[in-house]
Amino acid sequence: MSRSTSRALASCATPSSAANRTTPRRIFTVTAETAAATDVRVRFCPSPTGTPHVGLIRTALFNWAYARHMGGKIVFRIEDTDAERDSEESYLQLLDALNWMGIDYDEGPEVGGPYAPYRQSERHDLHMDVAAKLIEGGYAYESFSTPEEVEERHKAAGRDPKLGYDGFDRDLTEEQKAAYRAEGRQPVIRVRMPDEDITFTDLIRGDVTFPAGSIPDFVIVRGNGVPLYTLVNPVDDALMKITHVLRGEDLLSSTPRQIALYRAMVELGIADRVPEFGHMPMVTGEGNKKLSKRAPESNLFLHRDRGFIREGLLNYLALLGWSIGPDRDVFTPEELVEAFDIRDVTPTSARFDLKKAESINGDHIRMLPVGEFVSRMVPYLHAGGFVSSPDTRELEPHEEQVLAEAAPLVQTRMQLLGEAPEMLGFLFIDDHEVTYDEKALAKLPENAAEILDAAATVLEGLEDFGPESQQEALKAVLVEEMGIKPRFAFGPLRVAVTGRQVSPPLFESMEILGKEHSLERLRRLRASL
RNA sequence: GGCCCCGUUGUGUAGCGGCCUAGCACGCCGCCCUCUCAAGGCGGUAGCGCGGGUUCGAAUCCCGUCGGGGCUACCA
Repeated sequence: MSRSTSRALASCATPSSAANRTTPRRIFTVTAETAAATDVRVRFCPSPTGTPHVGLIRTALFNWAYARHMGGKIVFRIEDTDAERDSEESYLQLLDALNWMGIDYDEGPEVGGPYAPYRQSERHDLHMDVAAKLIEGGYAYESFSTPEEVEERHKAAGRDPKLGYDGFDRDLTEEQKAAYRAEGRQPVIRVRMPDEDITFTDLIRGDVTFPAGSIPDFVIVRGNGVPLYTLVNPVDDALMKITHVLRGEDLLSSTPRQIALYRAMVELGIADRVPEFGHMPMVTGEGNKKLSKRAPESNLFLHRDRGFIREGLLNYLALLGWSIGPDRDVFTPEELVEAFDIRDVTPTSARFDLKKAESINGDHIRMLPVGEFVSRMVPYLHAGGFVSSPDTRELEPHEEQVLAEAAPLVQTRMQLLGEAPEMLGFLFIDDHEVTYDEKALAKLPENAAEILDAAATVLEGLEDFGPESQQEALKAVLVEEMGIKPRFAFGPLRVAVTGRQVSPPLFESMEILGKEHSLERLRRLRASL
């Protein structure tokens, strides 16, 4: 049973405890999970600018998890209303990111749906139609003031010039408007903010109130007739019947404007109701600032390239502001869906911690069935030039064989799939191609040559080249007979065979390589000393 | 400046008035295991921003304060 479910049950069983809560979160839990469960409609609506940011994907993830948990629908909508910054490439990357993360959606540009189109640039007429109705109903008006004029008026009146728009054009007569037009001015359209406090109950933060007068009338359509995010976002949410708006905290302060617009749309019969809002905490980087788009760790694809697997990154991202329970933090995507409730998300911003992310990823790598582990690893080995194909099914038989034997040896030794080439590369190269890590060479004991000679002799005489047999024989001679400590005795062999200080277990590695190749490598390092 | 949000170890969190001399995880340190490195096991390090209340009792409720963050565009 999920935590939130048990909470809801607890609330039902003891209504007094729910009633005593000052915030309505728990009370809401009862209604949401009983009455409106199947009606949930959330959306993920990025603007296609730049490459996918981990914070953005976390937003997508929580929307997805909530929709799937509630048995609702998730809509993918593209907010491409800024021709200056939007790009098709970015759009394609968004699709790639979602697909890779396994975040699927019920309605969207590629799949269609009852409220198509799902690219805002194709919904222009819809938006303008609403804008016209808003003006007609007196909820919005044409505004001719330039920013400079507004600032001048504030200064002249002794007010702070940073106050924002002053409502000057609210009640212009037709004659005045005509006069402005005659001057060649192109009006913007502004929404008339109601003169009352706006309060809403944030699903994550509880009640939030914005005082009357603290938000100026805002622009919804540019002077050139192009509608802005401030209009299209709430309009499309209303038209697409979105019930829960779950987004980043950076949009918290635009919520009162959206609510004002929503209330107008409800009165005009355009919207059914004002949706629920939930503002997720920011993902921060160094210095507690919003994780910059410039910071490398903000780039989802960089993580993928380094060898994060979908399950691992998804798990880590979900941990940014949410937890599955008091004593656990590794879970599958399915377990996330099962347990996730937007009301359990913390309001506190969370720092992106690569170390923890990698650790979680390592846990997920270990959870993979070996075969799966191999097929996820192969593209990285291929990129490193060690195997012939990125596709497991197209591997040479011998490559397949080596991987089948070697994979279990390294599965607990990797946190990122990108470590595969350095970990396993030595198994796919010719003996003469082995290069030695400088530090590994530096650490070789004085008598490395002697050790290598002795080891070669021992191994040469082995009938059974299995790891136990190797170990037994080598130990008898190197450790017991020659009196060398194990770590010094086997170090040189490891360097000879793998070129590195750190590697999969030595004896198993030599077994995979085979006796002849192993011996050749021992002799080769010996010769170079 | 204005408005809003947030404040538990270095980091992410658990905590919903007594179960808290604050749990878990990552990190870091040490030990065990051991052919290296991991994994695994064991142990350690470090925290309720501060000040007032309320209460028999507060990390938990209230007020204030300080600190951090976000927004403040004809970007989204």
